[in-house]
Amino acid sequence: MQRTQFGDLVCSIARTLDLIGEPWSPLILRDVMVGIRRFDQIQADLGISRKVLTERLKWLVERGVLARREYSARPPRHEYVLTDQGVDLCDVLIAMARFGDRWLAGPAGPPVLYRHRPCGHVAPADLYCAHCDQPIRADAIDVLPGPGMTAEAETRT
Amino acid sequence: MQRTQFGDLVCSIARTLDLIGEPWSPLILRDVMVGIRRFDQIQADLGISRKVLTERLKWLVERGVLARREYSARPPRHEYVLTDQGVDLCDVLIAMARFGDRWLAGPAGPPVLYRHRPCGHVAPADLYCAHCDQPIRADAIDVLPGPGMTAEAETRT
DNA sequence: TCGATCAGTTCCCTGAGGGAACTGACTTTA
DNA sequence: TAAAGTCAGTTCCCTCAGGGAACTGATCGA
Repeated sequence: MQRTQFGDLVCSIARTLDLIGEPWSPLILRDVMVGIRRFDQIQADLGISRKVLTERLKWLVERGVLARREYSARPPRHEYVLTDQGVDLCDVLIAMARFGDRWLAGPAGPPVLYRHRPCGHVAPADLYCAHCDQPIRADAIDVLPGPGMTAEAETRT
Repeated sequence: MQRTQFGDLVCSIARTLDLIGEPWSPLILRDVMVGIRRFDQIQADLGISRKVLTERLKWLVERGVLARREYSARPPRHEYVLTDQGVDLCDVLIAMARFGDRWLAGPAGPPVLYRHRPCGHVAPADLYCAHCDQPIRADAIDVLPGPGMTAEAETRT
């Protein structure tokens, strides 16, 4: 398919998509997040082709999102766990779940509930401005060029 | 490529991916969010093939994420704007930008800054638990079956 | 009248994803 | 100790989605 690479776009969203932009990675990450950590478990849960799963896992480990950890030496068995970067990346998944719960769930309600362990409550995770502590809406955000935008890219967005 | 459809998975993340899972949609949404709203503008900004852009825009309009609005009757010209659902979906993009800023930006810093218009400050958007107002980390979340999970799906995640 | 702009549409080609069978190291059961 | 099972991939072929580039058609400005 010769997919265009986004990594060189001067945009943090594009760079994140370069990491988990193809459709299976977020679901693999979700599985690891909820405790499905072994190759065959993930494969069975998602119905993903084994070939693609192999490639995705290797990619996510290379990029530092997941780590391959041995949980049994004999027989040699491995599982995949989230790195610190991977945990942070799950914020994106939580935002997706929030959106899906709100807009795409049927009348029966959300299929999965996420409970915040420290407070023990099932509650949505909302985006808040780290400065004023108010909820953030995308249409109340202005976009400015940042320090990482190089001169040649400044002619673009 | 006969990509697997995720929409019938009992999972809000999968359903959201069904909507914007292929790699271009989030970038198209990003462009619309920051004010790049016309076909040729988006095409030039992203370097996306015109054919794929046509398909994606049609899909996003059908699904209620974008709306096609006439901004000039003669000549007939249209632009794409976010619906309420689209604005909500941008939360996912903001989470992606947050992650990219934190982990994938070079030493120069983030390429784009997002300013919260109500308070006027450039600050990261963080996820907070709507119940206890504390920051949320993915490894401090427990997953429970929700009301929308049907019995036959309960054997899975 | 000529060119430019906008918003697509059509064509062919390439290569990523799906499906299913195969491998190989190790363990458990009979 | 032979047979079957488990885990974690690897290899094969085939199909179809995405890329690239040219084309269309309506309108406008000079």
